[in-house]
Amino acid sequence: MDVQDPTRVRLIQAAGEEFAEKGFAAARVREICERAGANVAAVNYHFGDKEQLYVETVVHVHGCGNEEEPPCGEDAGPETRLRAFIGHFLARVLAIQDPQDWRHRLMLRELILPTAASDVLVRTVIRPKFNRLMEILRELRPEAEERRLHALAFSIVGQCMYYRMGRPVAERVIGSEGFESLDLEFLTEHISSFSLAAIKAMEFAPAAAEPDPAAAGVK
Amino acid sequence: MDVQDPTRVRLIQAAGEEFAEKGFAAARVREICERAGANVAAVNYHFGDKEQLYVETVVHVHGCGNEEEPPCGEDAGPETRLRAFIGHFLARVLAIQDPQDWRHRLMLRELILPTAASDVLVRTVIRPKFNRLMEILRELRPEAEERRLHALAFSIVGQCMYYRMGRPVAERVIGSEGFESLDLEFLTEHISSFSLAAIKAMEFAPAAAEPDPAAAGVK
Amino acid sequence: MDVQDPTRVRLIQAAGEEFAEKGFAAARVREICERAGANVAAVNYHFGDKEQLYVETVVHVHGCGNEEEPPCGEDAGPETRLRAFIGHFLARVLAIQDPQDWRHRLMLRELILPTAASDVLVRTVIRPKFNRLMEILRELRPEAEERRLHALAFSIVGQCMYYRMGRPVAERVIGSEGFESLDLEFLTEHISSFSLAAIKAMEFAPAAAEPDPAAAGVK
Amino acid sequence: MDVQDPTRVRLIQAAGEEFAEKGFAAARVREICERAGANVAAVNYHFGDKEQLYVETVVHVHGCGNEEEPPCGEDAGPETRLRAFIGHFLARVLAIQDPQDWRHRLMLRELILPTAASDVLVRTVIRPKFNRLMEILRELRPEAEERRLHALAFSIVGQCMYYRMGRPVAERVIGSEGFESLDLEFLTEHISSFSLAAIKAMEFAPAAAEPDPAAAGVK
DNA sequence: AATGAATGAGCCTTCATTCAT
DNA sequence: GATGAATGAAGGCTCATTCAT
Repeated sequence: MDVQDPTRVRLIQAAGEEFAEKGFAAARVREICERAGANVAAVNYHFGDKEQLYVETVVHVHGCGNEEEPPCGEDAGPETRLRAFIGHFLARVLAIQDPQDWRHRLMLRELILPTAASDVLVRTVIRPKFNRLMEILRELRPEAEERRLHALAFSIVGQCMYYRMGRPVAERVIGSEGFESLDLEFLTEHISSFSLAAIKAMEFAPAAAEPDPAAAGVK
Repeated sequence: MDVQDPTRVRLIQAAGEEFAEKGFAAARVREICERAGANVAAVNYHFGDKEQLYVETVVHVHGCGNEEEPPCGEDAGPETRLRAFIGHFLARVLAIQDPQDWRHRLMLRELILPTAASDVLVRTVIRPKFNRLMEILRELRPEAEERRLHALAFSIVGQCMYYRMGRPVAERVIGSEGFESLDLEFLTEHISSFSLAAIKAMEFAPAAAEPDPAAAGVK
Repeated sequence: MDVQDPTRVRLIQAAGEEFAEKGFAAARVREICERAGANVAAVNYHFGDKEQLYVETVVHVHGCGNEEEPPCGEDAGPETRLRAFIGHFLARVLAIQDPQDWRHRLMLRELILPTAASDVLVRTVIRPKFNRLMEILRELRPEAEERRLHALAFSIVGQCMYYRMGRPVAERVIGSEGFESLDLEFLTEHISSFSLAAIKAMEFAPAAAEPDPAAAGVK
Repeated sequence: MDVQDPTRVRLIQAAGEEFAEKGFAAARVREICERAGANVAAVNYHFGDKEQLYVETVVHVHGCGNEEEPPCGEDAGPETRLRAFIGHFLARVLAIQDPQDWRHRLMLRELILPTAASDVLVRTVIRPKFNRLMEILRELRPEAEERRLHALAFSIVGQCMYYRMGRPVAERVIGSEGFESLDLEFLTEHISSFSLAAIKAMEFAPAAAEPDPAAAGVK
C-alpha cells in the first residue's frame, strides 16, 4: 500500500493475474513471485500466507475503479438517475470485457466460492450501491412492497451483470461479432428503456398469494 | 441412480461434488474415490486421467434434467409461451438453489474457465433453447432488428440467471429470509410480467446511431 | 513349452523383447501381454510372477541356438580346433550383432546383474565350452600352469566377446562403416592368427613373482 | 569427499550406488536421498529430474580417476608404451574389481543402453585413449592397413575389458580363488606378452579380399 | 483356460513454507 | 529487508496382482 513498497504492490498485481488465470488452488506462489520479480519467499515474507495474499488481492481489486461517484446530481428525476445508474453499472461491467482480464475472473470466482473477502466487498461496495438503486425504484413505484422492489432491482442488476457473467456462453451462442455489436451505448439505452417501460407498465399483484391473477392482468 | 450402480457412475457422481466444492485443481482424486467407495486407482483405470474425469463429469451434468420438454404446446400464443419458457428456465435455475449443489458450481466454473466441454454444452443444449426464445420474441416484435432481439433475449435470460449466479451476493445484500421469499412462483410471475410489459411498451430506436432520442422518447 | 500351449510361448517371446529393451524393472507386464496378444493376467496365470517369467525367459534364450555342435572332429589338431572354436564362438557373437536384438541385451544384463538364471547357464552351457577351450590350449602348451591357461583362455574369449559387449562404444569410436568392415570371416582369421601366434611365441615366466624379466624377455 | 560436502555432491555419490545396484528404473529417488542424508525433494530441486540426475551421475563417474596421465614418457619405444598402456588400462579395469562397485555397473549399463551420456564419454575420454593405442600399434606394424589396426586394438582392449565385463561369469566358471589369482601384475605381463608376441609374429593377409589363404596357412 | 474390472502399494514430482545468511 | 537452499507433506499416477466370472 505504501508508495515506498513497490515489491508488495507488484506482488498483488502479479497475484491478481495468477489467481484469476488459474484459480486459488492452481495458482503457484513461485509463478507469482517470478512475475513480480521477487524472491520465492517474498509472499510468505510480506503476507505470511498464500491465503492472506489472496484476500488482500481480492480486496484490492474492488478498491480500484471504485472511487467514481454517481455521475449525476441527486436532484435529478428518478428516471434520469436510473439511466445514469445503469449506464454507470454497465460501464464497469463492460470495462473489463476482456475475458482474460484478471479482475473479471477474480470477481466471478468470488461469486462461486465466496471467501471472507466477499463479506467486505458486500458491506463496503455492493450494498450501498444496491440501496441507491432501491431508492430510485421506490420513487418510481412508491406503492410497491419490499419484495417487489427487490425483484425489480434484481431484474435490472441481472440484465447488466449478464454481460459480465454470461459473456463466454453468449459469445458462443450468437457469435463474437454479434456480441461485439452490443456496445455500451446501445446496451445502456436498451436496458434503461426496457426496465423503465416495464416498471411503468407493470401491474403489481396485490399479494404474493395470488400471482396468477396478476399474470392474467398483464394481458 | 441406477439399481446397478457401477463404479464408473459412482465416480462421476462423486467427482461432480468434489469438483464443484473445490474446483478442478483443489479437488483430490483420493477424495473422489473414497466418496465413490472405490479404489484410488479407479479414476485412472476408468478415465485415464483426472482431466478426462472432469470433462466427462461436466458433460454428464448437463445431460441430467435436460430431458424435459417445453411445458406448453407450440400452438399457444407467444405470451403464453414466453411465460412458459421463463417458468421452465427459472425452475431449472432455482431447482439447484442450494449453493452447495455441485451442478450449480460446476456450471458456473465453466462460465469462468470454459473448457472443451463448454462447446459441447452450447451446441447441444444452450443454443437450441436460445433459438426457441428468439422465435418467441420475433413473434412479439417482428419489426425488431436482430441486435435488438438479442438484447431482449439477454434481458430475459439475464434476469433469470441472476438468481443462479448472483445468489451468494444477493443473499448477503438483502438477507437470507428476504431472498427466500422470492420463490419460483413469484419470480416467474414477476419476470414474465416485467419482460412482457417492457417488450410491448418499448419503442425501438430506428438506428443504433441515435440512442438518446429514443431514450428521451421514453419519457 | 508345449506345442499345444502357444500362449505361453508367445509370452516368453514377448517377454524377451520387453525385458531386453527396458530391463526387468522398467518392463511392463501389460506391454508383454499385449505384445503376446494375451490377457493382462496371463503372466500371473502362466508364470505366477513377473520374476518367474524373467527367469524362464532367460533360460529359454540360451536354449535357442545352442544345439549346434562343434563343427570339426575331435581328432583334428589343436590349431585347427582352436580356429574352429573361435569361428564358432564369433559366429554366435556376431549373429546377434543387431544391438536391438533382445537376446544380446538380455545376456548382457545377466552379466551385470546375475540372477539365479545365470548359474544355470554357466553350468549347462558356458563351463562345458570353456573346458573344451582349456583342453585345446593345454594341448598347445602342455607345460603351462593352470593360471596361465586360464589367462590364455580369457584372452581368447575376451577378444571375441568384445565384439558383443563393446559394440556400442566401438561403433562410436571408429564409426559404423569401419565397424561393419570387421565381418565374421576377417575377425575369425584375425583372432585365430593373433592368438595362435601369441600362444606359440610366448615365453611363460617361471613364476608369478617375476613378471618383469618376462617382460624384458619379450624385447 | 570434500571437506565441504554439499548436498549436490552427496546426491551424485548416492545416486551412483543406487543406479548401479538397481538400474535406472528400479532405483528409488527416496533411497538416493536417504543415502545422501537429504530430503526427498532434494533430487528434484538440484537436478530437476530423476533422469537428469542419472546423466550427471554417469558423466561424473568417468570424470573421476581420469586425470591420470600416461605413466611413461612419449619418447619411450612402442613396446614399452604398449605395456604401459595395458598396465594403465588394466589398473583402471581391476581397480573397480568389486562387482558391487557402482562405477563398474554403471558403465556396463551404458554399454547396454547407451544414453546421451555415452556420447560425451566417447568423445572426451574413450576416443583419445583409443587413438593413443592406435598410434602405438601403427609404430609397431606400420604396414598394417587401418582395418587390421582396428582389429589389433580391439584384441588388446577386449582382453583387458573382459576382466571387467566377464567377471561375474568368469568367477563362476573357474571359481573365485582361481580368478583372484589373476592379479594386476600377472595380467599386465600376460596380456602385454601375449599381444606383443602376436603383433610381432602375425603375418597379415595382403588384402581384405583374401582372408582364406591366411586361414589355410595355419594348416 | 482365460478374462478384465478392481485393488493397494508405492513412486516421482510439486508446492508452500522455513531458516540460516 | 531480502535471499535461496532445503524441507516435508501430499498428490496424481503407474503397475503388478487378484478375484469373480
